[in-house]
Amino acid sequence: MAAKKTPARGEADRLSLICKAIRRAILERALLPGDRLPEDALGERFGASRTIARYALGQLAAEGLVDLRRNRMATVAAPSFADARDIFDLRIVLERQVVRHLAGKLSDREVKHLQAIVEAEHAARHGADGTAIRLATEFHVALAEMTGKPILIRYVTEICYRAGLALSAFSRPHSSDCAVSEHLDLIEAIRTGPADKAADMMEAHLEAVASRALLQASDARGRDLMNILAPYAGDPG
Amino acid sequence: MAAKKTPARGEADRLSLICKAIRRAILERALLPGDRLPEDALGERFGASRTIARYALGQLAAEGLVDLRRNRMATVAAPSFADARDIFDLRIVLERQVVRHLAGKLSDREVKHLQAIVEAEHAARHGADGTAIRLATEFHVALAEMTGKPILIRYVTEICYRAGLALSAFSRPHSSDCAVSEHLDLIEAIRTGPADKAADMMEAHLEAVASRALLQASDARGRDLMNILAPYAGDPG
DNA sequence: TGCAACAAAAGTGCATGCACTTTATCTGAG
DNA sequence: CTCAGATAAAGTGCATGCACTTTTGTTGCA
Repeated sequence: MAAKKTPARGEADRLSLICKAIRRAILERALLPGDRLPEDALGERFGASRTIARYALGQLAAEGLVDLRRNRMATVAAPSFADARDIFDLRIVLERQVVRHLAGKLSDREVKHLQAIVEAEHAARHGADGTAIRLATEFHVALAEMTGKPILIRYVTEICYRAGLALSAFSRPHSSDCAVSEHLDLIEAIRTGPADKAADMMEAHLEAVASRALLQASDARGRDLMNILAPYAGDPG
Repeated sequence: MAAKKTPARGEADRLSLICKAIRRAILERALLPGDRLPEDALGERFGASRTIARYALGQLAAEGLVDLRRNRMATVAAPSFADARDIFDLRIVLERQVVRHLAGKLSDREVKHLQAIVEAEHAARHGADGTAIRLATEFHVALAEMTGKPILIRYVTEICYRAGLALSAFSRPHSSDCAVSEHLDLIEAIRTGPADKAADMMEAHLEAVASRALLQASDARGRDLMNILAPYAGDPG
């Protein structure tokens, strides 16, 4: 029988299936800030009941990817401009920490793995889908995972997804936010360089990413205004 | 009638009520790592069904305060020694960031507020309940809130609770982990000092807290063992 | 006494139902 | 045509029920 009562050992349950799918869709900008996420549509799409979908949305809300308001449909979170800036500030201190742990300690295998990701990034560079963006995030998450510190990994992963969402809110469509060459330089700096220098380079990289997206957005106020006003529309209280 | 169909504007719903209660109980060490959290008992205690209790446990698990394993009863999370160390490492970089934002920028009102908390801490110093511990955490959370940065506040608050849980796992009963005088010095350093000096002081403070609890635990391996074994023991008291 | 195997009890996993709220659609007056 | 109000449709909030799993006793046997 295909249908088992309890998921097998490695088998993904529908709960994490929903979470993963939405996270990825957000990262790849298939889902945009403000997009609606009705519970039953979600559940039906994944062969689960509303109960599961609702629970998944709760988890995603805890990660800051989804907005939940009582009696209202869940939506993809719409970070404000200030939120975006704060997310990147936080991301910088967390990823500096990652780099400090890793500097001068990467194994050959790890270097290879990172280079392979950047390679793939380069290959996906000119596709219209979100693959390049996803791979860029994968690079940063892979770095975090190499620290072997579960708590650090978890927070970096989360902030990377939130940063991806923030970029989705403020950078132009189809712009690939991370420059491939910067990632290559980063690998080299972490492999060879002193910790502080590598950390500075990570900070510069992330600051560049933030600037490219956020500065251009602060020019075009219209975008920001839309975002600020969205939650208030139709609710005088 | 007293019973409304929908909670009034400011009224706390039972979901966040459960979350708050458990968070606080963990912080005050009324709940210890490994303690069981059956859904129906929880729900009944707060006049809600299992659905709500289950959802609350999911939220707390996302915050790292609760362990969830399929088909098993939820338990208060039992961080390993390595987890505890990682949590404090992360807490240090986050709270350094808080202090950097705040240094030289505290209003008189804010200084007063912080001093009042430390005052209360001092008063609760010799009580056997967890009030002193809770107030110590409140001090750190209050600092974070003064940055006005929602994302930073959220992460600092979460890491503070996780740190409280880690201390609960590894420090002796009734030890108040934060020295009151250190908090007073911290206020002064943030009020007057240059950002880096204040940040260093925060780091030293947190490192001291971690050391007091974690070093004594790494000496006495038995303590760690107790914690590992706790979930398997029946409830002796 | 020690310890399997088994049976009852307690607990989780999840869908479904119903009351209530929000959102969308329709209607008619200005 | 526009827009307020009414009404239908869609969606959420939450309890409950039932199948399944884990845990806890309990009994039988060495």
